[in-house]
Amino acid sequence: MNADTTSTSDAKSSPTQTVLVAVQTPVHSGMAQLLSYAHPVALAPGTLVRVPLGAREVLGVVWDGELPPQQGGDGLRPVAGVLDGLAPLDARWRRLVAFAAHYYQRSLGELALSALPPQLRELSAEQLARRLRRPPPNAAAVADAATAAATITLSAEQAGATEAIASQPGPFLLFGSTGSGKTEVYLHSVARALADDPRAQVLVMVPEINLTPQLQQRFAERFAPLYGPQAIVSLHSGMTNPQRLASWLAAHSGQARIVLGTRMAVFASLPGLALIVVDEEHDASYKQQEGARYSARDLALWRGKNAGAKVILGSATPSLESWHASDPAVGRYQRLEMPSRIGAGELPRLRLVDMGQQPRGAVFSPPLLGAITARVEQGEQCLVLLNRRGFAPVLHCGACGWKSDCPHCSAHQVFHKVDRTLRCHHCGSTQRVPRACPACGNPDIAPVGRGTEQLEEQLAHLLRNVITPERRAARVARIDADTTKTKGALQEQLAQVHAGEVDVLVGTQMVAKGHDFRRITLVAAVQPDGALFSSDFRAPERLLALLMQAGGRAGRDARYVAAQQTRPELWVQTWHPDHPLFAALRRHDWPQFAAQQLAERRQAGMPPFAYQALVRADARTQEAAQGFLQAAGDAARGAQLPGVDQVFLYPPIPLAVQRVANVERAQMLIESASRTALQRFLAAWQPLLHAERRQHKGLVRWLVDVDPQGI
DNA sequence: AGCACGCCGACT
DNA sequence: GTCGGCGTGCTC
Repeated sequence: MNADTTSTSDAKSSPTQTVLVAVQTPVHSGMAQLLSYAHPVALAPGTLVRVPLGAREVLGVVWDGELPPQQGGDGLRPVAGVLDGLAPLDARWRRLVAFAAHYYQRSLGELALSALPPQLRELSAEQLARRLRRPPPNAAAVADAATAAATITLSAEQAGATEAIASQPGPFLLFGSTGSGKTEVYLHSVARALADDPRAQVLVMVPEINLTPQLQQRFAERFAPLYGPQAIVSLHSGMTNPQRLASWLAAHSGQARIVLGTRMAVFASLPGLALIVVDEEHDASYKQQEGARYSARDLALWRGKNAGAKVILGSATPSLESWHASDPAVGRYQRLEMPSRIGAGELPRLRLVDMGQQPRGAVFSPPLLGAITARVEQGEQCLVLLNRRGFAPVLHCGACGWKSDCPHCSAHQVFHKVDRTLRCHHCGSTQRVPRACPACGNPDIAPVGRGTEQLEEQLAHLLRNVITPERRAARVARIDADTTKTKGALQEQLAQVHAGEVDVLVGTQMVAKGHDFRRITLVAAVQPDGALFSSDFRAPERLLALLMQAGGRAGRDARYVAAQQTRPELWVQTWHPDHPLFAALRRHDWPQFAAQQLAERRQAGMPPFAYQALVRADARTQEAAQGFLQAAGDAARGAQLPGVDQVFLYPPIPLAVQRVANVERAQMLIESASRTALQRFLAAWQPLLHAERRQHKGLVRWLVDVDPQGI
């Protein structure tokens, strides 16, 4: 069982013990500390308990630590119930939670409780006992043992990487181009970790829920024949509460050897953790964007180090943070390179279309349209990317200048033609498309700009006379958040693409990530320019990563490419063909691009050479929001907080989308060359922010975002 | 954040 | 007379 079942020694000598319990106390309650309760015997840290809190009874985790100076004498309320039967959460898990709470400026209880499956909160000790007696449900997909028996031969690069991972401590940055076979390296490293120790467990994370079924299948094929189907579980927010509880219990009990999941899985209880894989480590989805704003990738590194588990970060376009850390001159991570594309064709050739040289107003330039037509006529598939849902981002009245502004946000309502609605993508407010201009009555209101819906419609029209080799009309389909709202819709639509029923697929970046499209040989980004001149300093990095990843969707199947005697292509339509980003894209040269970006960042004192935090305030008015931030900043300077001389507080500014759902939003950037100084400062600032809150009427809430994604 | 208590308007 | 509006205030 568990190693740290300590401190029960004086249980017999004293009639009641004081136990410290972490409960989900809200951030604004001003009672973020551990709470004390009375119990006849001492309880091991990590034990789950039910305790009274005000009028309700909540779930808590027994914690270790110094007892606070006795508050209120013997007036402690008793623990209401102990969820025994469940092994206490081990010290490593508690340290991870405590670190995350401290680093991301949240209460311990909030982090501890949000790291547990929600259903655990509702269960009484008896219900839990019943749940534990029930045999675990068998995994639905039982793999075919025959497929696993086939031994996979690694390429020299894969073998080298696998060997390095096995023999060295890490952490590792596996830098392998799309199609270089990173997954096979993961599988081999997992196999070795599991074979080495019968209690070993591994955690494999992917950025999006959409990618878990594919991963689950791959791992089940390989490992279910060895360890049984119940040894592989998933953990992500798309699961039902009972499913999540079952997976969590399997991980906690050690029965699950492999846990696959999204960012939340980084908090799974894994007593035998030996290896963590973070696939597509550069992906922004690893950063939680509400509640405790943690980076699952960064926590994975911390957890690995703390638990003595190896960590593999994998990417074809690593984050500049990880790239820098794996620079041999820095040497914090070990960089493993796999430049060759195996089992896949050559990398796609870049075709840049200078939109300045094309007929004005056309979404699809004639050369791109010609290329798509040719591919479809040869029976090959195309993928067209546009990062904007709906038909058009705004409706406009030419007569009076009216625009379809959202009444609650400083944003336009997007025109969705399929259901004739105007929808705000920020607050969700929806209304029917007006027949005429609501301001002046002009019946001639027109969509401006384009979204995926419009692309799909236009392409279907443009390709209406194109015939495939099977002598049927070309078919265009669209995949985006609107077409995949219902459960299983994405898998169904992907299956249609795989079955060859679709010739051209239009979609947002959700289709650019990770999916294996065997017959796609042309990928096109029709309008990527927005990110070239964005105010966000990470925008170029993200755009190049997206384009390289998207390009990687083309020609993934070498045999297909060879049989077709074709050459995969990545098309990019741009008004700025001379932008250096495209030169890097043409050469598939991430290292050179990263070096240039890092030089700029170093020069400008930006991450990873500086550390940042953002304080955001939401209020009824912009003045109230900024006023709060200004006052909090002044208070910090006035109080001479520790670390304040090493941090720089920028002036408050409104967010890019200033108002959402009638709430005005402002933020203040905090920057420091020292992570420790920033941490010390933020921790000391917390009580001042709490105090300041009461002074500001109209303030809705404030929050701190450490290591923010975008500014 | 919940969830109480608490003190004033329109319904069975 | 009570049901219920959401304004303050507390939760070991």
